Amino acid sequence: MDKQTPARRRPSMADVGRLAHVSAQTVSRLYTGGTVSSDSRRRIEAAVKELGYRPNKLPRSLRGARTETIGFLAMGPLNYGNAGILTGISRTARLEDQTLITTQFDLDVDDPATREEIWRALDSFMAIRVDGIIVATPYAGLETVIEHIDGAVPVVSLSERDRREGHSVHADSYGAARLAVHHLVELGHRRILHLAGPGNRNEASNRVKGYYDGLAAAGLDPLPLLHCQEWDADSGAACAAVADTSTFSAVFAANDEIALGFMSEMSRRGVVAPRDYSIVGVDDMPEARYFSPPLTSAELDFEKMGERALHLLLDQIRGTTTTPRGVVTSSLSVRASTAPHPNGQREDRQQ
Amino acid sequence: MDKQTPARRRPSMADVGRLAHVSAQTVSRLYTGGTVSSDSRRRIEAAVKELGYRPNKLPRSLRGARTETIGFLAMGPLNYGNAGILTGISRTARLEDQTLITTQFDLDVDDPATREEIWRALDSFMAIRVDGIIVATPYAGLETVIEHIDGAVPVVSLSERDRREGHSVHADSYGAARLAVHHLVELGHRRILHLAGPGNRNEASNRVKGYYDGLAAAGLDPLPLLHCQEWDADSGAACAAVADTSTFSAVFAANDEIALGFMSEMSRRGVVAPRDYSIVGVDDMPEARYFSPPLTSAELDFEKMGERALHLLLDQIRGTTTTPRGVVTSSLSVRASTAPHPNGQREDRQQ
DNA sequence: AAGCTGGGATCCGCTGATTCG
DNA sequence: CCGAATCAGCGGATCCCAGCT
Repeated sequence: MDKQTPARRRPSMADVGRLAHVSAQTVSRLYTGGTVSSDSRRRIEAAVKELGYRPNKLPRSLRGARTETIGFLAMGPLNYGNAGILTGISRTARLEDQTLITTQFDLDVDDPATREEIWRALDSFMAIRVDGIIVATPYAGLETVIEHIDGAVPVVSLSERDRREGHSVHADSYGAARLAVHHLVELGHRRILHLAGPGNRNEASNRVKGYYDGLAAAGLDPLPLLHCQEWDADSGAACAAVADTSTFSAVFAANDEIALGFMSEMSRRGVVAPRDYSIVGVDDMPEARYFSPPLTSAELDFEKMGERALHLLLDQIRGTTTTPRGVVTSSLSVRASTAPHPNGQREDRQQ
Repeated sequence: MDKQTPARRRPSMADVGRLAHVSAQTVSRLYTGGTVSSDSRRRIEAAVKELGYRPNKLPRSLRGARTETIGFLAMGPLNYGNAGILTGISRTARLEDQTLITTQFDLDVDDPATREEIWRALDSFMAIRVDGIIVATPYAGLETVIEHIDGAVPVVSLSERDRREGHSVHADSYGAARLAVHHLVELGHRRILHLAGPGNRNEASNRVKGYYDGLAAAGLDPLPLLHCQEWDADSGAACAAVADTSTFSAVFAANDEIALGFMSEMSRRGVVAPRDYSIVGVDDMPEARYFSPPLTSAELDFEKMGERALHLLLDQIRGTTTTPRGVVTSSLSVRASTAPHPNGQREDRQQ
């Protein structure tokens, strides 16, 4: 008895040709759009069906300049933002007939070993000859890492780190922060607290900058920042545990998750929005309207970011310029978590 | 002036060999672990660095039986569950040195065109000769679609659809439902409402079954199901809008998102947990503890599911049997959304 | 003679250019 | 001039043999 031939060789074009009494090249012509007599065509199609033949893209990739494959590297948890980006990239890749290679990992950004992991991932991308790479990571040494492969293959970055124009897509964190703060100021709030995102990322520091500038524009002073370890609800709750409720009447949270944790822990302490304070988040995730209270939030369109990123990458690969560049802008959804300040203008004179 | 050589040919082993005054085969030996004199080795490494040479996996894949590449097809939104699965697969793929090809789309499961899209995606997987495929989709015709490629390449399914043993990984939806219902019964609840997940998916119907069996085991009658369109908070809120509060004292929601939407809409109606009713969810997503009130939930470990799925697939590919099969079990996290029934045993005689 | 190392030939599956009827 | 066939080459891996010590 033979061994169980678990993987018998897959049929090739030559096999199809043999069965159809034509050469392999005639079969190839059928797929690449050359001229093939209807007679051969019929025989070939029958042979394909009989053998269960499936075209193999590998040789084409080996031969040609392009592989029609792009790599996506994401760091950090696959949370709402990253998931949205991936969805946008994935949809666009499908529409553009690109194969998408994904690597996602959740390592400590500050661990030196992380650099090696990123390296390995990028090497793996190069080893299968991706046409381009999209990276979404707040890893601090990202630029040096990217520079090593840049030039060899186009790279588009999705972090808000400064890169030269045309190679980066990001949300308008700064604008979102300005929107959020402006909204609170309009409601009469004067003492606005900011729950800042993880410190070593531009996404966080741009929101901090928006917070500062927004307050300055209204002639207000900032309060000391409360820093979050992560973008998650746990971090928001940790902030709430240490927040001094006598110092603020409104809160600008770096994202919705943080706002969720904050509100939860505060109400455990008996302090509830919007009665005792107002709060705004960023992201406007679908769940935000179901928080308690429903959360006012500055929307960020992550799927569009992913879509833009891939289009931008394809532009570089193809040498075209069709993608609108720059930043994905934000808008504000006002809900019940924000209310006018009860004491109106007088508050700033209280202290 | 020449054209702008946007993609000048990447260096090959032959180029490296030429520069290092050795043959390409000697370079190959360096990478595949053959014996190479330390002198040649040094020259080769210098040449590699100078040319920026990177190994190309494509020829190896072309020639060999394996490509060390696996495809992952996910349907539906990249929500908590799917994201967890992808994270698990991604991490495991990295550890096992597998390249991961991802396709994710969010199409109408009942649209006939969806079938074509799935086909295209699978064809694309086959075209680059993946060694195996993992599918996570509630698409009803999945089996017929899979069967077409099954045999050509191993497939592991992550839906709770019935497949022959060893080709499927899933969470214990039924067990989770039993846990949830049992908990409510223990608290003295007799009239327990179920917010069922989308109807055409086994993940949902297994929870319905667990609901029925759990009630039967306690000698209780089920209430009419409230059906959700999706696994999201919007659907939960829609249920809350039509729920008759006089008919139940407790709610078992098919997942946490649905529970969130339900609780939000109910409190808008002035009915709040746990004062007016108790509620349990499924998934135990990290946010659940920050819901208002914190949500009691039956945990599902999606990352482990992804990990198991890939190991199972690799077992099939390699012909080994090292992965523990079967189901990923559940456990219950009890929080403030559930409380003893105020009237104790007497409730079932009220009507 | 045994143990190294290096090089040539052939192949993987497909495609573009060239040749042949 | 059109349809079909031949050939070479993409970039490595592998087998085999030729030098060299």
